[in-house]
Amino acid sequence: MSLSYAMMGLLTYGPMNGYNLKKIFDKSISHVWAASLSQIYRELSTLEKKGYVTSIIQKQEDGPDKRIYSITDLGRDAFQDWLKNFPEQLSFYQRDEFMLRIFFGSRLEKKEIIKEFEHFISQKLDHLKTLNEIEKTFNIYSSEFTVESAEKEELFWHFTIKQGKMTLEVLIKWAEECIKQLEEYNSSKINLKK
Amino acid sequence: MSLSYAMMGLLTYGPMNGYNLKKIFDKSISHVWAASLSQIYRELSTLEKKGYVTSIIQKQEDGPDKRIYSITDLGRDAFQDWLKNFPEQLSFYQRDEFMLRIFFGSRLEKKEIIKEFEHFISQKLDHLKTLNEIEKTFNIYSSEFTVESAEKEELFWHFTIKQGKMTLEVLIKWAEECIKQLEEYNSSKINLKK
DNA sequence: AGTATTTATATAACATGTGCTATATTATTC
DNA sequence: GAATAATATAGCACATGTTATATAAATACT
Repeated sequence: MSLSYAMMGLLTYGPMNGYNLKKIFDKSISHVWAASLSQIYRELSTLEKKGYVTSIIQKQEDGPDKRIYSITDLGRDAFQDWLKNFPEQLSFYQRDEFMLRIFFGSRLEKKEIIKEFEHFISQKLDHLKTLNEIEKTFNIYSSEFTVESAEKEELFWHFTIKQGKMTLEVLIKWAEECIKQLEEYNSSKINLKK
Repeated sequence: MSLSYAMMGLLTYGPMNGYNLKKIFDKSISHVWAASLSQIYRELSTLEKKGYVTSIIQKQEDGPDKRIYSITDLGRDAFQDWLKNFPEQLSFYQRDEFMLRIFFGSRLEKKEIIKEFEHFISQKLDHLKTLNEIEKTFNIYSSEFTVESAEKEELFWHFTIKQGKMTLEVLIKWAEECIKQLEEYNSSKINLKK
């Protein structure tokens, strides 16, 4: 599945232990593919069993031992294969709890619903901030890693951030329009009926 | 989980068998919460065990028997409870395979990547069409069902469609911008380096 | 007319991905 | 001395995907 390729993709930048991989995840592709720590550890041992990564234990004086994972040639090939073979039908799980609640929004009082839209907006604004922070760290990473062409690499990273930002912005705009419509609907309703 | 509430929500419009529920799903909330047929059947029996729905077998001359499900008062309450209790932290699974591939897009040839962006755009255009078709059927459903206030109900349905449309439109715009940037990047690159 | 495919309808079994939680060790910080 | 960060592993539950199976009517194909 995709998680393993996300992980192998990151391991192409260099060897890492699970804990660090999780941190890189959060600072890079978490807005595109999220992963929990336990998921990462679990998947790393699966990948090792498959021969896509190998690991060595690194003793440490300060703190517990680290298990450092490196991608193998087999893993590199598997990753590249995955990347080359774009599926015709991109799987997209349409599962959005907020939208489901909005679908049945007429069963709640207008005040309640408006509050939820506002809540939604504030969460999206928070998310926007997070994306901006992630974006700031990109240049650090691209200079840290030994990347053939850091500039090109960064271009694509920015594409994903841009997608996140544009989507969030349009969602905020949508929610604001919904609120406006709800307020208008309410008052016209009062005039027309009761 | 949310699937059960989506199903119960639809069952508040009237009794239905699993097969028909799936069809309604596809014509209403599938763009918000997708469900497969087997998932629906499975969940219906779970809901029955919990006492949220009841079922009767309806014999048929033309075709196999139907099992018609109705929501119980208990189910109605559970649904309303769920709806009222908006979670502070809206769970959002950020898992988008396309974006993941784009993140590692520098590992592919520019031609390949541009093709994929175009592929992406055409899929989003298809999806837009689907949303438009779903939207057209809304007035049919709201008149078919015995809904206290069909007009208000429809307002929220349109909100969800609007969200889908606005998101799709911005994604198309984003992809177009990416293609443009890639083409520009390529030519400037050629001028500067080789 | 006879066969094959599709639609309508329902159930069950197995696998997989993920979430959540508990556990354990060591170093640092409060 | 308690809490948190760094580091790793394991187990259970659950949601979903996939596939197989079954029956009956309708439609399409040969």
